[in-house]
Amino acid sequence: MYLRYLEDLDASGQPTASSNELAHLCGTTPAQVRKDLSFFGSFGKRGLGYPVHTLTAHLREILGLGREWKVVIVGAGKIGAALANYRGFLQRGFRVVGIYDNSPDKVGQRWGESVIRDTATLADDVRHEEALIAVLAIPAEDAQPLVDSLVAAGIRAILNFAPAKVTVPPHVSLKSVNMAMELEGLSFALTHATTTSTSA
Amino acid sequence: MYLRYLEDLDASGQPTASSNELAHLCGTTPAQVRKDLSFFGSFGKRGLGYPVHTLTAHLREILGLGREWKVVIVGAGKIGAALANYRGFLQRGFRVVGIYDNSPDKVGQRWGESVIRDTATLADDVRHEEALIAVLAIPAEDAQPLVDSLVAAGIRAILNFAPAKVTVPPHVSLKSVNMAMELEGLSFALTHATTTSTSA
DNA sequence: ATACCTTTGTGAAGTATTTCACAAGCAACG
DNA sequence: CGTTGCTTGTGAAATACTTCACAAAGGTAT
Repeated sequence: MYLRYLEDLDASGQPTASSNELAHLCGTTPAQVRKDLSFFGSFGKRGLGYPVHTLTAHLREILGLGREWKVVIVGAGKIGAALANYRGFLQRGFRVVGIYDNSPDKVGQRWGESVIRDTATLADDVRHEEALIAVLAIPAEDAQPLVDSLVAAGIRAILNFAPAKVTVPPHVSLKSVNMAMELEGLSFALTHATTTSTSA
Repeated sequence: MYLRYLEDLDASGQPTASSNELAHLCGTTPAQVRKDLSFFGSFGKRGLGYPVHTLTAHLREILGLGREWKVVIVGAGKIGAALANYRGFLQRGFRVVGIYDNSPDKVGQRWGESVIRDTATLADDVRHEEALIAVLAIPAEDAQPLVDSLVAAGIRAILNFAPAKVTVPPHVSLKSVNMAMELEGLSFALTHATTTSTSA
Protein backbone atom coordinates (compact mmCIF):
# COMPACT_ATOMS: atom_id res chain seq x y z
CA MET A 1 0.00 0.00 0.00
CA TYR A 2 2.83 2.36 0.84
CA LEU A 3 4.44 1.48 -2.47
CA ARG A 4 1.30 2.49 -4.34
CA TYR A 5 1.21 5.97 -2.86
CA LEU A 6 4.97 6.47 -2.92
CA GLU A 7 4.95 5.75 -6.65
CA ASP A 8 2.35 8.48 -7.12
CA LEU A 9 4.42 10.90 -5.07
CA ASP A 10 7.55 9.94 -6.98
CA ALA A 11 5.79 10.50 -10.29
CA SER A 12 4.68 13.91 -9.11
CA GLY A 13 8.29 14.75 -8.38
CA GLN A 14 7.98 15.17 -4.63
CA PRO A 15 11.41 14.40 -3.12
CA THR A 16 10.42 13.49 0.43
CA ALA A 17 7.34 12.52 2.42
CA SER A 18 6.82 12.57 6.16
CA SER A 19 5.19 9.76 8.08
CA ASN A 20 2.35 12.15 8.70
CA GLU A 21 1.83 12.70 4.99
CA LEU A 22 2.01 9.00 4.16
CA ALA A 23 -0.39 8.23 6.98
CA HIS A 24 -2.98 10.62 5.61
CA LEU A 25 -2.65 9.16 2.13
CA CYS A 26 -2.93 5.59 3.33
CA GLY A 27 -5.60 6.16 5.94
CA THR A 28 -3.46 5.17 8.90
CA THR A 29 -1.44 6.94 11.61
CA PRO A 30 2.06 8.44 11.52
CA ALA A 31 3.26 6.12 14.28
CA GLN A 32 1.99 3.14 12.31
CA VAL A 33 3.85 4.22 9.22
CA ARG A 34 7.09 4.63 11.15
CA LYS A 35 6.76 1.28 12.90
CA ASP A 36 5.93 -0.51 9.67
CA LEU A 37 8.84 0.94 7.74
CA SER A 38 11.28 0.57 10.64
CA PHE A 39 10.64 -3.17 10.55
CA PHE A 40 12.54 -3.31 7.27
CA GLY A 41 15.16 -0.69 7.99
CA SER A 42 15.86 2.93 8.76
CA PHE A 43 14.88 4.76 5.64
CA GLY A 44 13.97 8.25 6.84
CA LYS A 45 15.92 11.39 7.66
CA ARG A 46 14.99 13.14 10.89
CA GLY A 47 13.53 16.54 10.38
CA LEU A 48 12.91 15.80 6.72
CA GLY A 49 10.90 12.63 6.25
CA TYR A 50 11.38 9.69 3.90
CA PRO A 51 13.13 10.04 0.56
CA VAL A 52 10.35 9.10 -1.85
CA HIS A 53 12.40 7.71 -4.70
CA THR A 54 14.82 5.70 -2.58
CA LEU A 55 12.08 4.29 -0.39
CA THR A 56 10.07 3.28 -3.44
CA ALA A 57 13.06 1.31 -4.70
CA HIS A 58 13.58 -0.29 -1.29
CA LEU A 59 9.95 -1.36 -1.03
CA ARG A 60 10.05 -2.85 -4.52
CA GLU A 61 13.06 -4.86 -3.50
CA ILE A 62 11.45 -5.94 -0.24
CA LEU A 63 8.35 -7.09 -2.09
CA GLY A 64 10.49 -9.09 -4.49
CA LEU A 65 9.56 -6.94 -7.48
CA GLY A 66 13.18 -6.56 -8.58
CA ARG A 67 12.88 -9.64 -10.74
CA GLU A 68 10.48 -10.96 -13.33
CA TRP A 69 7.88 -13.48 -12.25
CA LYS A 70 6.37 -15.79 -14.82
CA VAL A 71 2.63 -16.08 -14.44
CA VAL A 72 0.14 -18.42 -16.04
CA ILE A 73 -3.53 -17.53 -16.27
CA VAL A 74 -5.91 -20.46 -16.16
CA GLY A 75 -9.42 -19.88 -17.46
CA ALA A 76 -10.17 -17.81 -20.54
CA GLY A 77 -13.52 -16.52 -19.40
CA LYS A 78 -14.38 -12.93 -18.56
CA ILE A 79 -12.13 -12.73 -15.53
CA GLY A 80 -9.28 -14.39 -17.37
CA ALA A 81 -9.73 -11.84 -20.14
CA ALA A 82 -9.72 -8.96 -17.68
CA LEU A 83 -6.51 -10.25 -16.14
CA ALA A 84 -4.83 -10.92 -19.47
CA ASN A 85 -5.64 -7.37 -20.57
CA TYR A 86 -4.48 -5.72 -17.40
CA ARG A 87 -1.37 -3.69 -18.13
CA GLY A 88 -0.60 -3.29 -14.44
CA PHE A 89 0.86 -6.78 -14.20
CA LEU A 90 3.64 -6.31 -16.71
CA GLN A 91 4.50 -2.91 -15.24
CA ARG A 92 5.17 -4.63 -11.94
CA GLY A 93 7.27 -7.47 -13.25
CA PHE A 94 4.59 -10.11 -13.68
CA ARG A 95 4.88 -11.56 -17.17
CA VAL A 96 1.99 -13.67 -18.40
CA VAL A 97 3.61 -16.59 -20.19
CA GLY A 98 0.43 -18.45 -21.01
CA ILE A 99 -3.35 -18.42 -20.96
CA TYR A 100 -5.15 -21.74 -20.68
CA ASP A 101 -8.65 -23.07 -21.07
CA ASN A 102 -10.14 -26.51 -21.39
CA SER A 103 -12.91 -25.58 -23.83
CA PRO A 104 -12.18 -26.62 -27.45
CA ASP A 105 -14.01 -23.45 -28.57
CA LYS A 106 -11.50 -21.23 -26.83
CA VAL A 107 -8.27 -23.16 -27.39
CA GLY A 108 -6.43 -21.69 -30.36
CA GLN A 109 -8.12 -18.27 -30.17
CA ARG A 110 -5.77 -15.31 -30.32
CA TRP A 111 -5.91 -12.80 -27.46
CA GLY A 112 -3.59 -9.91 -28.14
CA GLU A 113 -0.13 -11.42 -28.52
CA SER A 114 -1.01 -14.77 -27.02
CA VAL A 115 -2.93 -17.79 -28.14
CA ILE A 116 -5.10 -19.69 -25.72
CA ARG A 117 -3.61 -23.10 -25.01
CA ASP A 118 -5.18 -26.30 -23.84
CA THR A 119 -5.23 -26.88 -20.09
CA ALA A 120 -4.01 -30.41 -20.86
CA THR A 121 -0.58 -28.96 -21.61
CA LEU A 122 -0.55 -26.66 -18.58
CA ALA A 123 1.40 -28.82 -16.16
CA ASP A 124 4.12 -29.58 -18.68
CA ASP A 125 4.41 -25.92 -19.66
CA VAL A 126 4.68 -24.82 -16.04
CA ARG A 127 7.41 -27.34 -15.46
CA HIS A 128 9.25 -26.41 -18.62
CA GLU A 129 8.88 -22.64 -18.38
CA GLU A 130 9.42 -22.67 -14.64
CA ALA A 131 6.42 -20.43 -14.09
CA LEU A 132 6.05 -19.91 -10.34
CA ILE A 133 2.73 -18.09 -10.09
CA ALA A 134 -0.70 -19.15 -11.35
CA VAL A 135 -3.88 -17.11 -11.46
CA LEU A 136 -7.06 -19.17 -11.43
CA ALA A 137 -10.22 -17.86 -13.05
CA ILE A 138 -12.13 -21.09 -13.58
CA PRO A 139 -15.35 -22.69 -12.33
CA ALA A 140 -15.37 -23.67 -8.67
CA GLU A 141 -15.63 -27.39 -9.31
CA ASP A 142 -12.46 -27.46 -11.44
CA ALA A 143 -10.37 -25.57 -8.92
CA GLN A 144 -8.99 -28.20 -6.54
CA PRO A 145 -7.95 -30.79 -9.15
CA LEU A 146 -6.23 -28.11 -11.18
CA VAL A 147 -4.46 -26.75 -8.11
CA ASP A 148 -3.19 -30.22 -7.34
CA SER A 149 -1.73 -30.63 -10.80
CA LEU A 150 -0.19 -27.15 -10.68
CA VAL A 151 1.42 -27.93 -7.35
CA ALA A 152 2.76 -31.20 -8.72
CA ALA A 153 4.19 -29.25 -11.65
CA GLY A 154 6.12 -27.00 -9.29
CA ILE A 155 3.97 -23.90 -8.99
CA ARG A 156 4.84 -21.84 -5.90
CA ALA A 157 1.99 -19.35 -5.57
CA ILE A 158 -1.66 -19.25 -6.57
CA LEU A 159 -4.06 -16.34 -6.83
CA ASN A 160 -7.51 -17.89 -6.84
CA PHE A 161 -10.60 -16.14 -8.20
CA ALA A 162 -12.71 -19.30 -8.24
CA PRO A 163 -15.39 -19.20 -5.55
CA ALA A 164 -14.16 -22.45 -4.06
CA LYS A 165 -12.16 -23.71 -1.16
CA VAL A 166 -8.74 -24.89 -2.29
CA THR A 167 -5.95 -26.30 -0.19
CA VAL A 168 -2.24 -26.31 -0.95
CA PRO A 169 0.80 -27.78 0.75
CA PRO A 170 2.74 -25.45 3.10
CA HIS A 171 5.43 -24.53 0.58
CA VAL A 172 2.86 -22.99 -1.79
CA SER A 173 1.38 -19.54 -1.13
CA LEU A 174 -2.30 -19.06 -1.75
CA LYS A 175 -4.50 -16.01 -1.94
CA SER A 176 -8.18 -16.20 -2.71
CA VAL A 177 -10.44 -13.41 -3.84
CA ASN A 178 -14.12 -14.17 -3.50
CA MET A 179 -16.41 -11.51 -4.86
CA ALA A 180 -19.53 -12.78 -3.14
CA MET A 181 -17.69 -12.72 0.17
CA GLU A 182 -16.59 -9.13 -0.39
CA LEU A 183 -20.18 -8.08 -1.01
CA GLU A 184 -21.30 -9.95 2.08
CA GLY A 185 -18.80 -7.94 4.10
CA LEU A 186 -20.44 -4.78 2.78
CA SER A 187 -23.87 -6.19 3.56
CA PHE A 188 -22.77 -6.77 7.14
CA ALA A 189 -21.40 -3.25 7.42
CA LEU A 190 -24.65 -1.78 6.05
CA THR A 191 -26.78 -3.94 8.30
CA HIS A 192 -24.89 -2.91 11.41
CA ALA A 193 -24.28 0.66 10.34
CA THR A 194 -23.92 2.83 13.37
CA THR A 195 -21.04 5.20 12.90
CA THR A 196 -18.91 2.26 11.85
CA SER A 197 -17.10 2.87 8.59
CA THR A 198 -15.12 0.21 6.80
CA SER A 199 -12.45 1.18 4.35
CA ALA A 200 -9.46 0.04 2.29
CA MET B 1 -16.12 -17.78 5.67
CA TYR B 2 -17.96 -19.94 8.15
CA LEU B 3 -21.12 -19.43 6.14
CA ARG B 4 -19.41 -20.72 3.00
CA TYR B 5 -18.39 -24.01 4.58
CA LEU B 6 -21.57 -24.42 6.57
CA GLU B 7 -23.57 -24.15 3.37
CA ASP B 8 -21.50 -26.96 1.88
CA LEU B 9 -22.04 -29.09 4.96
CA ASP B 10 -25.74 -28.29 4.92
CA ALA B 11 -26.00 -29.28 1.27
CA SER B 12 -24.28 -32.55 2.04
CA GLY B 13 -26.91 -33.23 4.68
CA GLN B 14 -24.62 -33.20 7.70
CA PRO B 15 -26.74 -32.22 10.71
CA THR B 16 -24.05 -30.89 13.07
CA ALA B 17 -20.44 -29.76 12.98
CA SER B 18 -18.01 -29.38 15.86
CA SER B 19 -15.75 -26.37 16.28
CA ASN B 20 -12.88 -28.72 15.54
CA GLU B 21 -14.39 -29.73 12.22
CA LEU B 22 -15.17 -26.14 11.21
CA ALA B 23 -11.68 -25.08 12.20
CA HIS B 24 -10.10 -27.66 9.94
CA LEU B 25 -12.31 -26.63 7.06
CA CYS B 26 -11.60 -22.95 7.50
CA GLY B 27 -7.93 -23.26 8.33
CA THR B 28 -8.21 -21.86 11.82
CA THR B 29 -8.38 -23.26 15.38
CA PRO B 30 -11.30 -24.70 17.33
CA ALA B 31 -10.95 -22.04 20.04
CA GLN B 32 -11.08 -19.33 17.40
CA VAL B 33 -14.26 -20.76 15.92
CA ARG B 34 -15.94 -20.89 19.30
CA LYS B 35 -14.90 -17.35 20.25
CA ASP B 36 -16.03 -15.98 16.91
CA LEU B 37 -19.43 -17.60 17.00
CA SER B 38 -19.96 -16.86 20.69
CA PHE B 39 -19.66 -13.17 19.88
CA PHE B 40 -23.00 -13.37 18.11
CA GLY B 41 -24.73 -15.85 20.38
CA SER B 42 -24.72 -19.30 21.80
CA PHE B 43 -25.48 -21.53 18.85
CA GLY B 44 -23.91 -24.86 19.74
CA LYS B 45 -24.96 -27.83 21.81
CA ARG B 46 -22.35 -29.21 24.21
CA GLY B 47 -21.28 -32.69 23.40
CA LEU B 48 -22.75 -32.40 19.93
CA GLY B 49 -21.42 -29.36 18.09
CA TYR B 50 -23.21 -26.69 16.07
CA PRO B 51 -26.46 -27.41 14.23
CA VAL B 52 -25.42 -26.81 10.64
CA HIS B 53 -28.74 -25.74 9.17
CA THR B 54 -29.74 -23.43 12.02
CA LEU B 55 -26.34 -21.83 12.26
CA THR B 56 -26.32 -21.22 8.51
CA ALA B 57 -29.60 -19.35 8.84
CA HIS B 58 -28.31 -17.36 11.81
CA LEU B 59 -25.14 -16.32 9.97
CA ARG B 60 -27.14 -15.26 6.93
CA GLU B 61 -29.24 -13.08 9.18
CA ILE B 62 -26.18 -11.66 10.94
CA LEU B 63 -24.59 -10.80 7.61
CA GLY B 64 -27.73 -9.03 6.51
CA LEU B 65 -28.46 -11.53 3.74
CA GLY B 66 -32.09 -11.92 4.76
CA ARG B 67 -33.10 -9.09 2.47
CA GLU B 68 -32.46 -8.11 -1.13
CA TRP B 69 -29.77 -5.54 -1.86
CA LYS B 70 -29.95 -3.58 -5.07
CA VAL B 71 -26.57 -3.35 -6.77
CA VAL B 72 -25.39 -1.26 -9.68
CA ILE B 73 -22.38 -2.28 -11.73
CA VAL B 74 -20.39 0.57 -13.21
CA GLY B 75 -18.10 -0.24 -16.10
CA ALA B 76 -19.04 -2.66 -18.87
CA GLY B 77 -15.53 -3.90 -19.58
CA LYS B 78 -14.25 -7.40 -18.93
CA ILE B 79 -14.54 -7.20 -15.18
CA GLY B 80 -17.97 -5.67 -15.37
CA ALA B 81 -19.00 -8.51 -17.67
CA ALA B 82 -17.60 -11.11 -15.30
CA LEU B 83 -19.54 -9.56 -12.43
CA ALA B 84 -22.75 -9.21 -14.41
CA ASN B 85 -22.54 -12.89 -15.40
CA TYR B 86 -21.79 -14.14 -11.94
CA ARG B 87 -24.74 -16.17 -10.67
CA GLY B 88 -23.41 -16.15 -7.12
CA PHE B 89 -24.66 -12.61 -6.51
CA LEU B 90 -28.32 -13.28 -7.09
CA GLN B 91 -28.14 -16.47 -5.04
CA ARG B 92 -27.01 -14.39 -2.09
CA GLY B 93 -29.58 -11.66 -2.39
CA PHE B 94 -27.64 -9.14 -4.45
CA ARG B 95 -29.78 -8.07 -7.38
CA VAL B 96 -28.06 -6.19 -10.17
CA VAL B 97 -30.48 -3.44 -11.13
CA GLY B 98 -28.27 -1.77 -13.71
CA ILE B 99 -25.04 -1.91 -15.67
CA TYR B 100 -23.48 1.38 -16.75
CA ASP B 101 -20.77 2.57 -19.08
CA ASN B 102 -19.79 5.92 -20.52
CA SER B 103 -18.73 4.64 -23.94
CA PRO B 104 -21.29 5.27 -26.69
CA ASP B 105 -20.23 1.97 -28.27
CA LYS B 106 -21.35 0.03 -25.24
CA VAL B 107 -24.44 1.97 -24.20
CA GLY B 108 -27.53 0.22 -25.54
CA GLN B 109 -25.90 -3.18 -25.94
CA ARG B 110 -27.86 -6.09 -24.51
CA TRP B 111 -26.16 -8.28 -21.90
CA GLY B 112 -28.37 -11.15 -20.92
CA GLU B 113 -31.56 -9.59 -19.56
CA SER B 114 -30.13 -6.13 -19.11
CA VAL B 115 -29.20 -3.29 -21.42
CA ILE B 116 -26.12 -1.21 -20.72
CA ARG B 117 -27.13 2.29 -19.70
CA ASP B 118 -25.27 5.57 -19.90
CA THR B 119 -23.27 6.56 -16.84
CA ALA B 120 -24.84 10.00 -17.21
CA THR B 121 -28.10 8.56 -15.88
CA LEU B 122 -26.44 6.61 -13.07
CA ALA B 123 -26.88 9.09 -10.23
CA ASP B 124 -30.56 9.64 -10.99
CA ASP B 125 -31.19 5.91 -11.27
CA VAL B 126 -29.45 5.21 -7.97
CA ARG B 127 -31.56 7.85 -6.29
CA HIS B 128 -34.76 6.62 -7.87
CA GLU B 129 -34.17 2.89 -7.48
CA GLU B 130 -32.65 3.36 -4.04
CA ALA B 131 -29.74 1.11 -4.92
CA LEU B 132 -27.43 1.00 -1.94
CA ILE B 133 -24.41 -0.86 -3.28
CA ALA B 134 -22.22 -0.05 -6.27
CA VAL B 135 -19.52 -2.18 -7.83
CA LEU B 136 -16.87 -0.22 -9.71
CA ALA B 137 -15.02 -1.78 -12.63
CA ILE B 138 -13.78 1.31 -14.42
CA PRO B 139 -10.43 2.95 -15.25
CA ALA B 140 -8.50 4.31 -12.29
CA GLU B 141 -8.76 7.94 -13.35
CA ASP B 142 -12.57 7.86 -13.48
CA ALA B 143 -12.95 6.33 -10.04
CA GLN B 144 -12.95 9.24 -7.60
CA PRO B 145 -15.30 11.56 -9.51
CA LEU B 146 -17.73 8.72 -10.01
CA VAL B 147 -17.56 7.76 -6.36
CA ASP B 148 -18.35 11.32 -5.40
CA SER B 149 -21.44 11.39 -7.59
CA LEU B 150 -22.57 8.00 -6.30
CA VAL B 151 -22.18 9.18 -2.72
CA ALA B 152 -24.15 12.31 -3.51
CA ALA B 153 -26.85 10.09 -5.01
CA GLY B 154 -27.16 8.17 -1.75
CA ILE B 155 -25.08 5.05 -2.31
CA ARG B 156 -24.11 3.38 0.97
CA ALA B 157 -21.43 0.86 0.00
CA ILE B 158 -18.87 0.54 -2.78
CA LEU B 159 -16.88 -2.43 -3.95
CA ASN B 160 -14.01 -0.99 -5.95
CA PHE B 161 -12.05 -2.97 -8.54
CA ALA B 162 -10.38 0.11 -10.04
CA PRO B 163 -6.68 0.22 -9.19
CA ALA B 164 -7.04 3.65 -7.63
CA LYS B 165 -7.26 5.26 -4.26
CA VAL B 166 -10.77 6.42 -3.52
CA THR B 167 -12.08 8.12 -0.44
CA VAL B 168 -15.62 8.16 0.89
CA PRO B 169 -17.35 9.89 3.79
CA PRO B 170 -17.67 7.89 7.04
CA HIS B 171 -21.25 6.78 6.45
CA VAL B 172 -20.28 4.92 3.26
CA SER B 173 -18.57 1.52 3.38
CA LEU B 174 -15.77 0.88 0.95
CA LYS B 175 -13.90 -2.24 -0.03
CA SER B 176 -11.20 -2.24 -2.66
CA VAL B 177 -9.79 -5.21 -4.51
CA ASN B 178 -6.52 -4.53 -6.24
CA MET B 179 -5.23 -7.40 -8.32
CA ALA B 180 -1.69 -6.06 -8.67
CA MET B 181 -1.49 -5.71 -4.91
CA GLU B 182 -2.62 -9.29 -4.41
CA LEU B 183 0.11 -10.53 -6.72
CA GLU B 184 2.66 -8.38 -4.91
CA GLY B 185 1.66 -10.07 -1.67
CA LEU B 186 2.44 -13.41 -3.30
CA SER B 187 5.72 -12.06 -4.61
CA PHE B 188 6.67 -11.06 -1.08
CA ALA B 189 5.76 -14.47 0.25
CA LEU B 190 7.82 -16.19 -2.44
CA THR B 191 10.76 -13.89 -1.92
CA HIS B 192 10.84 -14.51 1.80
CA ALA B 193 9.87 -18.14 1.60
CA THR B 194 11.31 -19.96 4.56
CA THR B 195 8.74 -22.28 6.01
CA THR B 196 6.28 -19.42 5.97
CA SER B 197 3.02 -20.33 4.28
CA THR B 198 0.32 -17.81 3.52
CA SER B 199 -3.22 -18.91 2.94
CA ALA B 200 -6.87 -17.89 2.64
C1' DA C 1 27.89 28.79 15.39
C1' DT C 2 23.73 28.67 17.85
C1' DA C 3 18.94 28.43 18.60
C1' DC C 4 14.83 26.59 16.98
C1' DC C 5 11.73 23.89 14.39
C1' DT C 6 10.66 19.48 12.33
C1' DT C 7 10.57 14.55 12.05
C1' DT C 8 12.45 9.95 12.73
C1' DG C 9 13.19 5.63 15.36
C1' DT C 10 11.95 3.18 19.27
C1' DG C 11 11.28 1.60 24.14
C1' DA C 12 7.26 1.53 27.03
C1' DA C 13 2.37 1.62 27.73
C1' DG C 14 -1.95 0.57 26.22
C1' DT C 15 -5.33 -2.31 23.42
C1' DA C 16 -6.80 -6.01 20.95
C1' DT C 17 -6.74 -10.65 19.57
C1' DT C 18 -5.74 -15.47 20.12
C1' DT C 19 -4.96 -19.47 22.76
C1' DC C 20 -5.42 -22.14 26.96
C1' DA C 21 -7.82 -24.81 29.99
C1' DC C 22 -11.65 -26.29 32.36
C1' DA C 23 -16.36 -26.31 34.44
C1' DA C 24 -20.82 -27.33 32.79
C1' DG C 25 -24.05 -29.37 29.49
C1' DC C 26 -25.77 -32.87 26.45
C1' DA C 27 -26.28 -37.52 24.39
C1' DA C 28 -25.73 -42.36 24.40
C1' DC C 29 -25.50 -46.58 26.51
C1' DG C 30 -26.05 -50.06 29.55
C1' DC D 1 -30.82 -43.48 36.10
C1' DG D 2 -26.09 -43.04 36.68
C1' DT D 3 -21.81 -43.20 34.17
C1' DT D 4 -18.91 -42.08 30.27
C1' DG D 5 -17.29 -39.49 26.49
C1' DC D 6 -17.45 -35.54 23.84
C1' DT D 7 -18.01 -30.55 23.05
C1' DT D 8 -19.37 -25.88 24.06
C1' DG D 9 -18.82 -21.31 26.24
C1' DT D 10 -15.77 -18.46 28.60
C1' DG D 11 -12.69 -16.34 32.14
C1' DA D 12 -7.72 -16.00 32.40
C1' DA D 13 -3.17 -16.11 30.34
C1' DA D 14 -0.43 -15.39 26.55
C1' DT D 15 0.64 -13.17 22.48
C1' DA D 16 0.31 -9.63 18.98
C1' DC D 17 -0.49 -5.14 17.48
C1' DT D 18 -1.02 -0.04 17.92
C1' DT D 19 -0.29 4.22 20.06
C1' DC D 20 2.32 7.27 23.02
C1' DA D 21 5.94 10.06 23.99
C1' DC D 22 10.47 11.54 23.80
C1' DA D 23 15.50 11.51 22.92
C1' DA D 24 18.36 11.99 18.95
C1' DA D 25 19.09 14.04 14.50
C1' DG D 26 18.78 16.96 10.38
C1' DG D 27 17.71 21.31 8.45
C1' DT D 28 17.26 26.41 8.45
C1' DA D 29 17.60 31.04 9.68
C1' DT D 30 20.06 34.48 11.80
